[in-house]
Amino acid sequence: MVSEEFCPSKDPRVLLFAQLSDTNARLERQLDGELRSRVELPLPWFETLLRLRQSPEGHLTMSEIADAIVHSTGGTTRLIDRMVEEGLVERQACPKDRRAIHVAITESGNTRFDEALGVHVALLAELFDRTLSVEEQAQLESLLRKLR
Amino acid sequence: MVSEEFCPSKDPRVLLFAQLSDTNARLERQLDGELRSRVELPLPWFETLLRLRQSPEGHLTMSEIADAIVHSTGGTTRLIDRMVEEGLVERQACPKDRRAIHVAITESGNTRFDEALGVHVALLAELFDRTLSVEEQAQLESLLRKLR
DNA sequence: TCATAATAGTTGCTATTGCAACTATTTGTC
DNA sequence: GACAAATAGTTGCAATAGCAACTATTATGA
Repeated sequence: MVSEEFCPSKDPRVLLFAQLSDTNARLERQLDGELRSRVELPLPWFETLLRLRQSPEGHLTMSEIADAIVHSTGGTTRLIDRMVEEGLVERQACPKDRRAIHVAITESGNTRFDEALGVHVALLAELFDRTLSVEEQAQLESLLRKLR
Repeated sequence: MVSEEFCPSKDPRVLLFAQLSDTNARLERQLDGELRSRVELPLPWFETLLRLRQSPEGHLTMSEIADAIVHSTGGTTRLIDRMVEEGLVERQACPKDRRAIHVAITESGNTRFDEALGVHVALLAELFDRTLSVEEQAQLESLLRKLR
C-alpha cells in the first residue's frame, strides 16, 4: 500500500504520456493485426512503404528510412533485407554518394501497398470517426505535431 | 515516381495516425534511453512499476499488467520474471483465485521507482512545457482519452 | 595532399516480445 | 455433482530490434 497524499505518479504530464503511449500501443496493435491477417503485411513494412510513397523522389536512403520509422540503422538493414526478399522494395546505387543506397518500391510493392492502404484507411476511418469529430481529429494532429 | 493527383496515402486519418505513432515513438525512445542510462530501468519496467503504484490495492495480476502495458501474457510472464530476479517486484499467491498471481512492488522496487520517476517527470516537463501550454496539454490528454 | 574525422551501411551478438500449445483452476450448465 | 467451456499463467520456439564493432566512402583542414 503506497498511495500517499502527494503523488508524483499522478502528475498531469505523467498521465499525459501514459495516455499517449497507451492509446498508440492499442492502435498499433490493432492495425498490425489487421494488416497481417488481411494482407500479410506487418505494420513496420507498411510504414516503410508509406514513407516511400510519400517521398517526392520515390526513394529514400537507409538512414532516411531509419529516421522516418524510428528504428536503428542496424534494424533497418534487416527490415529492408526482408522486404527485398519479399520483392516489395529494391536497393539501388546512389549516384551522388557511393556509401548511400536508394531504396525504392517495386511494382509488386506498389500493388501490395495499395491493398494494405485500403485496409488501413478503412480501419482508421472506423476508429477515428467513431470517437472524434473531424475538427477534433485536426486539433489532435496539430497538437501532436507541435509536440514532436 | 508514384505521386498522383488523388493520393489516399495523404488521407488526413493516415497522416493523423502517422503523427501519433511518430511522436510517440520518438518520445518513448528518448525516455527509455534516459531511464536506462540514469537509473538502469528500461521503459517497460518503469511502466509496470507505475501501474503498480497507481493501483489502489498495491498489486495487480499478470493479466492486469499485460493489459495495462499492452503486452501479451507470455511476454508479461518473462518481463515479471526479470523484474523479480532484479528484486523490484514479487509474486504473491492470490487468495481468491488459485490460478491468479498478485504482483507487488518490493521496498527496493519502490526506491528505484522513485528515482526513475524523478528522471521521468523532469524530462517530460522539459519536453511538454517547451512545446505546449498547460491548456494544450490538457486538451491533448482529453482527445487521446476519447480516442482510446 | 594526406591524415583525421565524420557519415552510410552492414554484421555478430544479445535481449525482448509474440504466438501457439500446454497445465491448472474456476465457472457455467445440465 | 460432473463435464464442458472459459480463464490465468507459463513455456518452447521463432521473429524482430538494438548496440557496438566493423568496412567503405566522403568531408575537413593543416
